Amino acid sequence: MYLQKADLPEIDDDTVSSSDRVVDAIIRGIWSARYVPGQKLIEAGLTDAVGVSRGPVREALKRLAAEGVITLTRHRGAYIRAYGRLDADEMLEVLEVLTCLMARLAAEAANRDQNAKLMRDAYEILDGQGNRHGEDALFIGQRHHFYDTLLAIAGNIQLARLLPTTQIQLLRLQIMPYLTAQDRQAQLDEYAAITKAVLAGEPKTAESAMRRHMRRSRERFARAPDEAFAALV
Amino acid sequence: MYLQKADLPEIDDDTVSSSDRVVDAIIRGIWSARYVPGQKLIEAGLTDAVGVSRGPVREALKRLAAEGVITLTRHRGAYIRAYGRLDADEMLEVLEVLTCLMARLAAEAANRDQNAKLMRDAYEILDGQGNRHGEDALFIGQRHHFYDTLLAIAGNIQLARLLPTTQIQLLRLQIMPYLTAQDRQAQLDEYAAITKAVLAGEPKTAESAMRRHMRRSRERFARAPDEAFAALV
DNA sequence: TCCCATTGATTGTTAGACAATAATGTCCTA
DNA sequence: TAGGACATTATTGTCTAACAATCAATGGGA
Repeated sequence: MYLQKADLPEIDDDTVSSSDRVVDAIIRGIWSARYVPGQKLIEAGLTDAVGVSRGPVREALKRLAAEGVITLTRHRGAYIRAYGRLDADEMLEVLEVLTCLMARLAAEAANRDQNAKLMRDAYEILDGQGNRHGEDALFIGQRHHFYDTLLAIAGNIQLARLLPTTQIQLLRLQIMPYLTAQDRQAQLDEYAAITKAVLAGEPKTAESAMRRHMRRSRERFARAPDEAFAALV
Repeated sequence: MYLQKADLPEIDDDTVSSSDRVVDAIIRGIWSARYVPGQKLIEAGLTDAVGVSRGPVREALKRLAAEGVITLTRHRGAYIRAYGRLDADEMLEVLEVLTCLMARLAAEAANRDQNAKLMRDAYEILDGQGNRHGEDALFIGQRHHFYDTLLAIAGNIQLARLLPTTQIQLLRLQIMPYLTAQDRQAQLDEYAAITKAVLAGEPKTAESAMRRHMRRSRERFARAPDEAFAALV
């Protein structure tokens, strides 16, 4: 059984700064669905939870805000980022080109080293879990692993830096409750197509499979009800 | 005469936090070429320069590190980011897909409102300045305005958030001194092609003009000598 | 010349304090 | 009872001062 990001870390207390530990705690909270979009983060609560003083906490919040994971408003505090309809659609438009690049690069490198095996493993875990309903948190963790594997195979470090994986996670979380069983099955089929093309070492096919996946995702977002999105924005 | 980013701000002291002012000071330092890639930033120096305490300075550094503008190493401090050869190439590979999206969206929206005029103005300023040698800082400021205009016309806020314009600036700065007169002229021609396609409202053409520009840029980077890049990385 | 210890500079973190602002609750009035 | 003005509280933004941990540089000593 694959370990969820939420369970993993156990970071070296010595080689990691206090603010890193705060960042980690928040990210882990998101992955474990303990934090949901729109939720407020209070400095005092974080100092207690992580056991550090306000300095590192505030540094961590600034960093997460820069990464787009939380929104900071002066004198009003930090909130887990919640996307409006337009935000989400624009985000997916940008993510499309980035993930297509990822798929293309991954397909180009799929035959090197252990890459094929990594890819197969990541997909099988995702597929095995995807059919069971209810375990949203687990499914999301495994999808993340699938993406991480693609990124690792693609081998472009700067792409890994720029691709906002946690923001993707937050986006997905927002419409997760409104997906039908068909939607879920369609997603799995799309992942299967991407996997197949990457394993076949066909960059063009992988790219268009990914593009189709992202386009379909946009349609699924468009069909989601208003409750799924933040007001105003 | 177009105002450079370096000269602009004059931010409201009341509506902006102290750490924002620090961020601004550093960004402005980069745009005005007072800071160069690899240069060290010392907390004490920033507290003096901006007139705030260490707290906001450290928050600003964390934020800039998250944006990829500086590199932070534990106990070793903050440095203006310097790209190695591989870093730069990978970065350009990612930037290619993002800027191509930008060009495509801009071309789709070029006929709305004042967009055509904005685009023409931005290009003319760039073209008028580009031929004079020597004024690197000025040229770079105007290229930035060109990109900003494209982004504004494209109208995708999330793309504007994700496109790392200051990082692009730092990249360009590194090879600027090693470009030949032909290189510069070629760049200007490429910008002209992009502008023309955007103004014509031809998304496909704009995208491929941008792609050609980024590919050529990668070649120019590849030809730059080792001194242009950070060692090791 | 090379290695190593001491010194100085810089960073990482804490604690406590206070002003500024936003959120909340209370009371009074219409 | 609803609404608005006010006071109260919670939270954020910032500063100062302090200290440990670590790195960089200096200067011997072998």
